[in-house]
Amino acid sequence: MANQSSRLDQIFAALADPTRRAIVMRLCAGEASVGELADPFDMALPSFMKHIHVLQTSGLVLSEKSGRVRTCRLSPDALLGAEDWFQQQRAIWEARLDRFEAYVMKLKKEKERAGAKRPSRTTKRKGSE
Amino acid sequence: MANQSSRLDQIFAALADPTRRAIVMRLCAGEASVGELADPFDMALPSFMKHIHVLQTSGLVLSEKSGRVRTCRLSPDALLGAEDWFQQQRAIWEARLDRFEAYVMKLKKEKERAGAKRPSRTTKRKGSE
DNA sequence: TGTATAGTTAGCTTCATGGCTAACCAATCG
DNA sequence: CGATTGGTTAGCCATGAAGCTAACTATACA
Repeated sequence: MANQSSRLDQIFAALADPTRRAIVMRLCAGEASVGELADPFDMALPSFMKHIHVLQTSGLVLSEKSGRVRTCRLSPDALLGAEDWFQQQRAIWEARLDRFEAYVMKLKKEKERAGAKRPSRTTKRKGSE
Repeated sequence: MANQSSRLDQIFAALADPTRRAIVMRLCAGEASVGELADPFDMALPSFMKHIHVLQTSGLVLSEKSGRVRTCRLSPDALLGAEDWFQQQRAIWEARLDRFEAYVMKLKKEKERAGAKRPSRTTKRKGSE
């Protein structure tokens, strides 16, 4: 009951593993059984199953057992959710860039008005924008 | 020296932690010193520094020390790199959907031609499409 | 019915992660 | 100079992740 990890935590953690990313990529191309999924990996089945389980609890993958075969498929919603996060960050980032550009323009104008005064000895910049 | 983890591994692992996502979000709005970044978090500085370090080695964050202040800023390239991964997956996914739709259309036509024959006992689908 | 197949459970190791304290530079400031 | 501030290094601890083997369940096939 102490485990308070958000959906995004789980999704990114799931995708941080190359095996699991490969599974997701494979599932993007269509559903598959656990055995089919495990085949290309040089790994004991129980270890592989753990990856499947991580993907499931993250919500990225759904599965259903029929007979003795468990078929896995991708849940596109979860994937889109994570993609959204990036797009939100990018939106903020780009807004900042716009503001920064505006700031540079302002600087430029001020410079035009003031001309070059001191011999610029600042190779590094400390400015907080 | 045995640690062979790809850039994407590191980026997703970095983003799997809510503290680090918060740092990235904050940096999206502009660069900041370590102290400024650490301020909202109830965490000892060395612990916080570890997060900064993880973000740096993942390539998401760059920093530069001037005087006794270290200023951090976002590396948008890394963020875009991760976003790309999602878009690639989505492209594959959507291509599959298109193929699936085509497949359903084909099924429909076949059904039209054949009518309902056997009492369909296949609730499950096994097809590798 | 008996055997092979497909997953699953249990339990163990090892190493990485995330947190802490304490002590330590190195710039600033009074 | 001496104290403060901002960051860093070192080292400890608890937890969780990623792998394994061995043994088990349950379906499918002959």
